[in-house]
Amino acid sequence: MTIARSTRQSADRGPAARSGEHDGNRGIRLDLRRRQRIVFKEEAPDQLYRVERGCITLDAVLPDDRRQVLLVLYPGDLISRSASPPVPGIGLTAAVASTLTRLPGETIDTAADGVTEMLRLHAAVAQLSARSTLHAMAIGRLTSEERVATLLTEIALFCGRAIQGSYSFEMPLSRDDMADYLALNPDTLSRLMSRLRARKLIAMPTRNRAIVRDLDALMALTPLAKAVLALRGSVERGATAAG
Amino acid sequence: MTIARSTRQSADRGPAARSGEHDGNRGIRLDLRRRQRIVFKEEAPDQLYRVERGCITLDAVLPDDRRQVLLVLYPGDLISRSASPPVPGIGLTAAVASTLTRLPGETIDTAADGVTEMLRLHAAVAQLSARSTLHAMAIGRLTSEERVATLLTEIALFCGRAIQGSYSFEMPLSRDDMADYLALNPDTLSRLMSRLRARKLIAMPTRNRAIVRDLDALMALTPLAKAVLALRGSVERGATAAG
DNA sequence: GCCAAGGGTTGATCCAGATCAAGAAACCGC
DNA sequence: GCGGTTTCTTGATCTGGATCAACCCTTGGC
Repeated sequence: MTIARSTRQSADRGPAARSGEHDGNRGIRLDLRRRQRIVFKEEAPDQLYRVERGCITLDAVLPDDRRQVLLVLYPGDLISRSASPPVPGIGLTAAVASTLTRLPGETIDTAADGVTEMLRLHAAVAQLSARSTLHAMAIGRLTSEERVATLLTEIALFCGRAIQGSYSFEMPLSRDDMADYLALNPDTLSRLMSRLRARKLIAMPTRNRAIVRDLDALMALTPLAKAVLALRGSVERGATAAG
Repeated sequence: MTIARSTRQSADRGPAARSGEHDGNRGIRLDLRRRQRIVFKEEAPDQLYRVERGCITLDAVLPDDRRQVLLVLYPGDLISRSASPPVPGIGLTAAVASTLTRLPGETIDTAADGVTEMLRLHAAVAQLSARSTLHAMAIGRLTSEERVATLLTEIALFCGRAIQGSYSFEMPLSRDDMADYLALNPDTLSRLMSRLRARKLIAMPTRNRAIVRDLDALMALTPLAKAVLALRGSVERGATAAG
């Protein structure tokens, strides 16, 4: 709901942040602070970005401030402007402090320097398309509770660490981010989270840390759980074998 | 809402239908009757399809019959299982009688036989991803009237023929298809269409023919009109210059 | 430790769109 | 043309989630 403020990228960065630096010929590294944005401009060349660390949302804001998070991107994901809808103000927002690599080459056409590389690229874009349509399914046809369960399943599987049956993770998205992703309003979402907490399916020891206590029960709440799991699997395969 | 019945593909086809025939080395031609489905099966190899004629929906049905049309595909579009979410029962449905080409090669990896071809493929998948996320934006954040206006704009631009200011076209989608695409219920959609008719923005001389009388007014109803127009433009460019 | 600001929660009320139900057109095979 | 079927329309009613508003909790600056 709130428009992400577009903070300048400069000034007092910590010593670890070396944004904008060339990393050999493997692209330019960009360190983003929380809420920092990269806006896709129509006239700019079509750049390809890879998420290295953190969590990035692809989002757009309508003239009247209605915001929709279109995709949540995790480390390893590739995104470009050409794979995003041409709406004004569309771009990437760091949900938490994150690192991106802007891949070399003026345009996508020259970014991939071999057939193998290109296949990997194709697979990544195809997977993103799959996630996007799954997301459309979720916001189009799931009840609010089912949507929340789907997102929590996704985050647990993409960001979580299994510890004795539970999945513990840093919650990368704020309540508003989650609401904007699920096309719910933050108040409704808060109620739903409270309900899941009351039912002991999840716990939140601090504001940014979440534990999924019973992943099976959570997954039983949404008809899309299996699909999320399968997509997660294909990411892992993609990371090793480019397919 | 209604489950598309999966009619067998055989028996009394018209003389023009020569489905399954090899078309040189350019793939296998598939003629689909209205409502005929191609189900993406997990275990099958990842095939690439091109829409040649007609209109195809990518859709999935939840166990309790909630159906969501994830994408509407027009001639020239490319789609594969790997670019679709891995939900059971996902597949392609012919909204009207259509022709598909199943591109040669066991898997996508070998379908593209050159870098140029591959770029074209990449561009097509990227564009589909863009359309999908735009769709998520529409069903996530637009009111029902805005959604209808967006879809009508899209169909007018993708299927319509401009005749003295109006756009006339065969309506490829049934009311139920439209409703499933827009995540609305068919009754609500019918009311909205009646309202647009009453306002003279559109006219429907027969059930399957529609005329957009005032495209500008229609586009003024939705904040995504410009984006749809831009995507349409990129299709046209893609058709001639591969990217 | 205190204060301010940003997030998150929760209750009360409201409304857009869903659901239910009954017809009315359009289309199809004969 | 005619019956049967599918598709579409429209009215009456209902409800899930939005909206509004107040409050509370956490965090961070000093």
